[in-house]
Amino acid sequence: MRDDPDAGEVAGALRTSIGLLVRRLRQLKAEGELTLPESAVLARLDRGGATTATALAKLEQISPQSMGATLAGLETRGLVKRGPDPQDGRRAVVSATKAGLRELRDRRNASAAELARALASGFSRSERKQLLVAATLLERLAQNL
Amino acid sequence: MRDDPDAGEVAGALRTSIGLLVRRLRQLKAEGELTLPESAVLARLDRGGATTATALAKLEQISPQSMGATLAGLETRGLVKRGPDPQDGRRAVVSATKAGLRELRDRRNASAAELARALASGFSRSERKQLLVAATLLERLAQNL
DNA sequence: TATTGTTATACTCTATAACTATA
DNA sequence: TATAGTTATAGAGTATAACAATA
Repeated sequence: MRDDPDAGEVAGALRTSIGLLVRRLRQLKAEGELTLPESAVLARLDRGGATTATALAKLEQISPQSMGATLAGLETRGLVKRGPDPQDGRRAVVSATKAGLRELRDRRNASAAELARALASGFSRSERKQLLVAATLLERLAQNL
Repeated sequence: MRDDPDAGEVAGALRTSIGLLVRRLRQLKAEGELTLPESAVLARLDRGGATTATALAKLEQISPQSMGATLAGLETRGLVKRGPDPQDGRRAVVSATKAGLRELRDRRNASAAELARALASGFSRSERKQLLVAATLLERLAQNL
């Protein structure tokens, strides 16, 4: 594959900006709130589709063990529940509880709210549209890596 | 795509896509390569401007102690060097070594190269341009948080 | 007193390896 | 044998607290 100077420039810019953003988001998380992977899982469960730890791990591109740890934390706080799969005794069917969905949508979730606030107040409508498109592109990029 | 994406929708989409991308980038890192924060620091030093741990920490939005740990790792491998500041005995002036700059630019750095490859092969020119614009917006977003 | 940096400690998120239970 | 999940352990990348040296 020939070097594409454009691609290198974009790669560098994305690495820098994404690194900064992730760190800020982590810092904004307050006591008792959902972490990034936790809200990602709840959002997946809300959308439906995946219902086992392994399936969720594949979607989030992490190991099943890591997903297990995340799910265990959510279960302890009553935000998801796990039950047996009648068809396959090895599987545990994961679902979001009402409390979990409430937590996910709760606008008091500081980091999500802060992010939304910053987007609403510091960016124009067309910039928000650009960012929404970019999010789609970034997701595709992650999958193509 | 809607005309007026509300801030909450954009916030959610960005959180999901950015989380995925960061995880993939970390997974791609091979033995002995630069980590994300390490290449960020070297890139800052290359661009010039900041030369102390505290200044770099502010730019990267992490604590001075965390930056100290990153710099110590880089120094051990000879990629940066720290010397005394003649004007202020408390400060240590940090600079990238030739080996550090070489490492930064080295196309064999697997994760950076993979990212560039994926961008070059899976995205159109105009999509790459969109992503470059988005990177600027994301950096602004991180600073406004 | 305030600032720069270091050391010590701990948390989150992730990984791999070894194991059990089920298919 | 292969798959779903658990437990144990480790590493990266952060954080805060307590400290020393210098301004």
